[in-house]
Amino acid sequence: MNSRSVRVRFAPSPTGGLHLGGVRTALFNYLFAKRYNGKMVLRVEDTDQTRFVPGAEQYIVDCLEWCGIVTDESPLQSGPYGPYRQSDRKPMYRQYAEQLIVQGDAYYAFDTPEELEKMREDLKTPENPSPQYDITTRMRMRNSLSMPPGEVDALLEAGIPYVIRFRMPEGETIQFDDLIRGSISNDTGLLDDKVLLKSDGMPTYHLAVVVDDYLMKISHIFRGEEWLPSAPLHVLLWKKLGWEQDMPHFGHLPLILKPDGNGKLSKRDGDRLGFPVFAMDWTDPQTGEKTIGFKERGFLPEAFLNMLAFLGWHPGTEQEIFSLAELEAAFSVERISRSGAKFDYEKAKWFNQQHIQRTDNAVLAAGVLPFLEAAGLPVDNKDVLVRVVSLVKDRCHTLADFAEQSAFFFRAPEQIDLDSIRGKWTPEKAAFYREWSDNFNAVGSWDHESINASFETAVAASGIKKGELMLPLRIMLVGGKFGPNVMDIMEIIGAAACKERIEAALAQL
RNA sequence: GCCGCGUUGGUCAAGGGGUUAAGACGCCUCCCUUUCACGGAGGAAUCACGGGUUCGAUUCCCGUACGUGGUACCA
Repeated sequence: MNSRSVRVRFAPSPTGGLHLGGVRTALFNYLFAKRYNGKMVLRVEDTDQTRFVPGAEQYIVDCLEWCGIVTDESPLQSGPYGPYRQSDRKPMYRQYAEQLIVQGDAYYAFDTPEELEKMREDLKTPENPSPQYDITTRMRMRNSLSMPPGEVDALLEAGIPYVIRFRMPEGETIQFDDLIRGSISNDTGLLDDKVLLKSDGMPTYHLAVVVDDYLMKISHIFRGEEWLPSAPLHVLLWKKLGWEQDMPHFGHLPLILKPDGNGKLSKRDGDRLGFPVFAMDWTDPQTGEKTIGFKERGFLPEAFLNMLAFLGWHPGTEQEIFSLAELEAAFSVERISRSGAKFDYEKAKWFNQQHIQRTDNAVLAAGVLPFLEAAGLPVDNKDVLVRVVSLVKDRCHTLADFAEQSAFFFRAPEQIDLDSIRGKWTPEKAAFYREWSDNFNAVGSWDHESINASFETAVAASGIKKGELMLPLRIMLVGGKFGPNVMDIMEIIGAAACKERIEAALAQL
């Protein structure tokens, strides 16, 4: 690792919802920058104009903000190396492609999409199902390597569309040291002549990523393993462009796989298995299709990040629950693993549950409120909400769980599990509840202690076992066999509501 | 097909030439709780296979298998 200052980037393509794998890539870059006092830049890779999706860029920014991943430079916070959107940098790329042509490391190619398809079709064999545009085929194609110079000039002058392709050398071995995987080497004879500049004048990812990383002085590149096969091309580009001494260190992150079967985790898997894949809700502007996000499912940002950090990284200690600040302090590239990890939604919920338990009740209440409102629960008192949150948080894995777990605090249960009461029901019990609730006004200050004392006294007088009376009481108040301490519930919902619910239940028994 | 990368319980994983091969999620049992959870205590469950190297391989090397990524004018 050289001594220049650390600059990393997260370079998503704004084509839709932000996948959790993307967030993890952003997180690892961010953590690395924090660890080495570096800068984190967000660069939008929108070189494919056919895949432009309105709103996707802002959505990415919003997701990072929700997560708590802070960028130092981005399209919205310009810095010394802007612009930070590749479409805005379009004029910057061509000169480098042309430099390569002059050097003999790239060439013009005039083949139409149809011609390319025909070549691939014609050359396809069982042994070689995907023929490449490479050293073995380029001389039979229409390019400045295969055609006489005069003809090339004529086409150029006539304004015939063309692309610029990299001229992959033969017989070389490209080797580089990956921060995560160690030495990686490839034989150039097997690599193809990738398009560098498209016919619309836009660079492809390959050209843009190298030019931008150079111009933006990026020192370390952490990206998904799907980029490993094209890393040799990038290394070659750094060399041919004369920037080898400034080449960043590469670190290819393991893939996040689907929980069942095999393959990269996709949005489809989430839809199919019922869990979110995107960081936040995403609505496709074309189809109007909405995809749920972790945020809206009730995840705490730090829990989300904590869970993501453990998908491919391990601190080497027993500690599993980390705040963002703790991750920043503990993160180390050496502990990133090489193998892909299957995403486990159950474990994700466990991380969330652990963070919920550690979150201050008032803070939690603020986060929970939107979920209760969405469930139509009338919450009119913040203090009561904080109290309720403290009582039910134990059993919540997501913020959304609070709605179900605390609904009875805010309104009478719609369904009462009468069957669980009827089994041992007696007229004596009915009389007990009727009499006790009629005397609620004698309880005095309506709090846990007083209510309990009143209950104990009444139970003793009735001669019925306490256990026989506690469960039905709970069911009458909350609707079922769940929830926190009954006396706490009674205190919060108030004497009047308790009496009403008991009477309503009695009427049905 | 070819090329790259990978392979410790169902999942995430620690470890690393000699260990009873950590821990967590999930699952099961029990305890706690006059409910449900939380929590606690236990339990079942793992080094892909074949060759080497070695006194000794889960660990090192080589193969094989399997998985996965790439093989686009997508990123």
